[in-house]
Amino acid sequence: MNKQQVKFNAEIENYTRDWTPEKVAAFRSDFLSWYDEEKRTLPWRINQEPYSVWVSEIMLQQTQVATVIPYYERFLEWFPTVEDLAYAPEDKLLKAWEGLGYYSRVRNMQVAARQVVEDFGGEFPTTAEGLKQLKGIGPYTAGAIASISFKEAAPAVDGNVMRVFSRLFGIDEDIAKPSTLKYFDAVVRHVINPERPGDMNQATMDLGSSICTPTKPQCEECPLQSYCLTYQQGTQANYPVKLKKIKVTHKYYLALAKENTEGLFEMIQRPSEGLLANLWTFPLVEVSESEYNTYHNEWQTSESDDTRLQNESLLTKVQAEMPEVVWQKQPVGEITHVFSHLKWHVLIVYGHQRASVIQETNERQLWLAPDRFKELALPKPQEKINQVLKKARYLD
DNA sequence: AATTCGGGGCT
DNA sequence: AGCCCAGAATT
Repeated sequence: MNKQQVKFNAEIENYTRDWTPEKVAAFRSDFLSWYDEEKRTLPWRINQEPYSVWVSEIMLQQTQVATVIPYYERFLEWFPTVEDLAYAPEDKLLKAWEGLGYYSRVRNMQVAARQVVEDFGGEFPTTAEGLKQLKGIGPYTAGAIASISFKEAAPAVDGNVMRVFSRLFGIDEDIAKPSTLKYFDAVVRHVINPERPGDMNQATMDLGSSICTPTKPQCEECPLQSYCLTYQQGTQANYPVKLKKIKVTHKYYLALAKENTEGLFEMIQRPSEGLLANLWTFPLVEVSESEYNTYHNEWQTSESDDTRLQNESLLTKVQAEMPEVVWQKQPVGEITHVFSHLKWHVLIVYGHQRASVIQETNERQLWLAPDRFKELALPKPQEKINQVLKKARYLD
């Protein structure tokens, strides 16, 4: 055993020292009684089938309960069994996930569904270790499914659980660091109820969402008040400790709303890897920040001065690159969209194709009437662009 | 260990 | 305008 392990063991021992078997038993009893009384009725709590539990847990990654519910209901209608999911066409998968974000989740789910059908005889592995072999299932999701569906006393540590347990035990490790997970794993293992592990894990979720909230925790109503170290010290507001802060990069685009003589718009399917993989948008031309600002300023200036309607710089750019399109002289509008680590700024430019042009087409390109946009999986920024165009009556 | 993956809801 | 959320894969 090396130095770090000794230190780790000592810290866990320090956290759990006064958690005697009697205290652990009382904690379990109080916590589960509260859960039995107060638990939320959620669609994925109707049964403990691994397939539906799995679907809910993947959807709930980084996504809030209220957002997930309608997606969950529809997903189980479209893909009632793991076999249905395993061989569904990808456009249907993406449509089912449209607007949920983190689209690789649903692609990974299909990979995992095929693993279940082809490698595991149609049955999910029944342990956390086994479940982790499936694509998209990591430590958290494996623990959640194993505990809920198969009654394994496995921790399921997410941001919620780290918040609750950091306050309960005064764990002041930085939860932004991946290595911190092991502290919570060890402490949860010390108190989890082997008879109702799934309920223990879900009780922690419910407590974290209703009482032990990020700001202003409702400690006066908390069933675990008498067990909570930081409540007794009055320091619960300092937990959890999170140090790292994310930086946002800005990206600038022109979105080309290109309409042909038949009233169809050009749609492009994004690359199969990376951000918004395989979703559909208008053609996007990335421009530099300064270039974008030039177009933007010229647009705003001309709007306040209607004697000058030409946006010379923008017109020069797009007209030169795409002479087969008659570009409107000013942008129709602008949208912005914030992702977790970047922000898009998008100027929307409208143009109609000259009648004589022969349209080139390829695999990842479509010409589509506006009333059929809904057949494609569109990311949020494209939805916003559509709203702007609709409001300006370009999609009638 | 750090970065890359969406989007909504809250204060 | 930040911060948070029932995280995992990739580099």
